[in-house]
Amino acid sequence: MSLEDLGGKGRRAKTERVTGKSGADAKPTLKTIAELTGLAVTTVSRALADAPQIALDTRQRVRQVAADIGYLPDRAAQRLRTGRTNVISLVLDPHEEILGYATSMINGLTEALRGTAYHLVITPHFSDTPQIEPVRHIMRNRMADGIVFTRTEPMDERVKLLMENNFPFICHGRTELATAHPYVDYDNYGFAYQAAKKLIAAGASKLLIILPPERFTFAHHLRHGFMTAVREEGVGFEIAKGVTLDSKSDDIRDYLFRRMGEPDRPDGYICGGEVSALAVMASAYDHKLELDKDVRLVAKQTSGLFDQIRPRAETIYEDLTEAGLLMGKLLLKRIGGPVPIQELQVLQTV
Amino acid sequence: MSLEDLGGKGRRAKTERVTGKSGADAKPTLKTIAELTGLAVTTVSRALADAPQIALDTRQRVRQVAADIGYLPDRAAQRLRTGRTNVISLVLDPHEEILGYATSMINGLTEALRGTAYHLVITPHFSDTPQIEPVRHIMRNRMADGIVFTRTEPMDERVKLLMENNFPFICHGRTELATAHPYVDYDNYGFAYQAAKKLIAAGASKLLIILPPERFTFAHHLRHGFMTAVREEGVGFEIAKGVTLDSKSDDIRDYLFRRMGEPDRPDGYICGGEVSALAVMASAYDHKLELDKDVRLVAKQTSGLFDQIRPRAETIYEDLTEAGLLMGKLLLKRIGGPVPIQELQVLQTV
DNA sequence: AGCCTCACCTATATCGTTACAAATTTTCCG
DNA sequence: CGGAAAATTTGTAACGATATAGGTGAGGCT
Repeated sequence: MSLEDLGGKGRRAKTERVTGKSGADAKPTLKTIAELTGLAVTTVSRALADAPQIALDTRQRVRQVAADIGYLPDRAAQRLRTGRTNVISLVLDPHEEILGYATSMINGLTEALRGTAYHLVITPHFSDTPQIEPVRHIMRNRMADGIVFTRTEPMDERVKLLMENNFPFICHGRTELATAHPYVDYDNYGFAYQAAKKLIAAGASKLLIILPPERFTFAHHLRHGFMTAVREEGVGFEIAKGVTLDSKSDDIRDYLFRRMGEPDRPDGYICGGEVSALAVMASAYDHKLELDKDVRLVAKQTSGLFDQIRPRAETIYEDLTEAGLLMGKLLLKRIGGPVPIQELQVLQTV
Repeated sequence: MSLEDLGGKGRRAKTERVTGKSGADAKPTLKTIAELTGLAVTTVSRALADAPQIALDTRQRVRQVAADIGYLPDRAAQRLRTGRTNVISLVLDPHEEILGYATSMINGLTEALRGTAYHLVITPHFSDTPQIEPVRHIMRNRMADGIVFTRTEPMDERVKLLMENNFPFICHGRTELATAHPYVDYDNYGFAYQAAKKLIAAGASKLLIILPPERFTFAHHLRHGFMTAVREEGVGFEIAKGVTLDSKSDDIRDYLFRRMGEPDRPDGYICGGEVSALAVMASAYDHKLELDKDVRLVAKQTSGLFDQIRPRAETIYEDLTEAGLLMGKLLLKRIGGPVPIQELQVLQTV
């Protein structure tokens, strides 16, 4: 019994394709509807597209029949004919997949795509190929009608390429390119600024911030917000050296543990990510330093995680699901036709 | 400047389609190669498919030209003609997307699909529609060549439907159906059993386990492993009432906080998920109970998260990335043709 | 030479849809 | 009622790939 085989080639199980009369169970096509209504295939197509040239009652009749037999247009045929793919590609950077960063966005994106004809395809970008490759590939081979990607760089090649080719896209993060382009971003400047102010207000006198890798635009935003705050307040500060938010969590913790063991240890920590915030807490714990007394922490929260973490850390929330939802909506709008650029730019406030 | 509009309809920017001679930048098709080599389109197609009827040097020549001009087959055309979609659908239950459960699997799946012609499409299943709907839809409308889904139930309808229709799929979790079917599962029995044994060995005398919702098969496995261990050891035990691993994390914590405040509070906790494990730790903390002394905890770990959590909790690892990778590989194998069922069943050991 | 086989290549039809141009019917008006 | 205009509907040809059946020529055999 357990030796039975699964499957077989037998695609399209030999339905009687003798006459045009397709079996009741065969997949309904426009032709099926045409036969049922006595109309031409073209007419059916136009009727379903709600073309004004088709008489209203014809349209309704066709619509009814289509609904009755459960007609759904064949995506491959539509795609072949129109060039539209009905696909949105999310290009995922493996680094950002830690702790649900990607998941939140995917949730938002699927919510935006809900009820539309669009599908979400995950296109990973493997670290051994240049960042721009998947984007170029999707664009050149029309694998999707629109692209979503994240973690922009100041002179982001992907943005350049897509803008030059007028290809619909949206990215999470801004650039410093001369050309305006669509984006959804979080106010990381504001985050770092407010985080620093909070720490200082709570009594911290030497702040440390862990930044993302320098190549990302949001690293600059974070630094800038941080620097502005510490300069305004005239407190000591430093920027983590040798580790970034992308570093392995153990490396971050080791770094922090070392740094917290030194006499001039910072007493206020700003983390742009949840993993690094946990590393701060772990290091403090391992040094028997008390949170909110010996060391203070402000973390960026992107999930419900920190509600369960003790001792409670101060956090500032970034809503990535909302970001995903926005990106999806804006991208669909853009795909639908020309849109003034400022309607495609959203900055989520702190 | 900021008023410039983006985009426009202009799909297929009016390339000179006057002669058959397609412009150098136009998308190469089989026809392009046919013209370049002086062969017929059919021959080119067969040559690229490495058909033995085509002379070896012709095949090589075609291959060379194809590579030179960067030919890639049009997926829509292939799909229309062959019925094959080159798509794998991952049906995502929103509940499981907490804390990277989905992300890990997606990582594994994309790794399995790497280098193949397959794309990964995320198909969310919204909670207001029956669980089986997306699966039925994908199958009936041939939206994918194979389906991946998770969190099976003992009499899982999806499994039944797909098996009856001989449609390639793989699921994360087993069922109690009479028919053998493909799956990748984790030994949750073993997990709960070992977790209980560990707690007892460490001195716990009253164990509490938080289970997933009853309808999932793995809830039964966990309970069974748990019950076997506590009966073997003859210790007190209870199963969390009113909350499951799917409950809101705050609800889990509230429940645990209440329970820990009662005189007969359990002193050993087993959590099948990271969120609930954090809730245990938070509740203990809020009651000023010391971990590994007043209360003990064994959690299932599916990410690097717990390496950063203090105090260190005991965990047992479940590798979801590996599960995703396995599922991808098995599904591809199954799509390729008949495979003995036992080659499509994997149980990840504790 | 006549016929056959083998190795290789090609023509045609088709998947389901839609753009385009053309044909048909209906409506309207003098 | 004739005829033009408007309102509908229809036929044909693609989109790019592949399955199927058919064709061509070189060489061997009698």
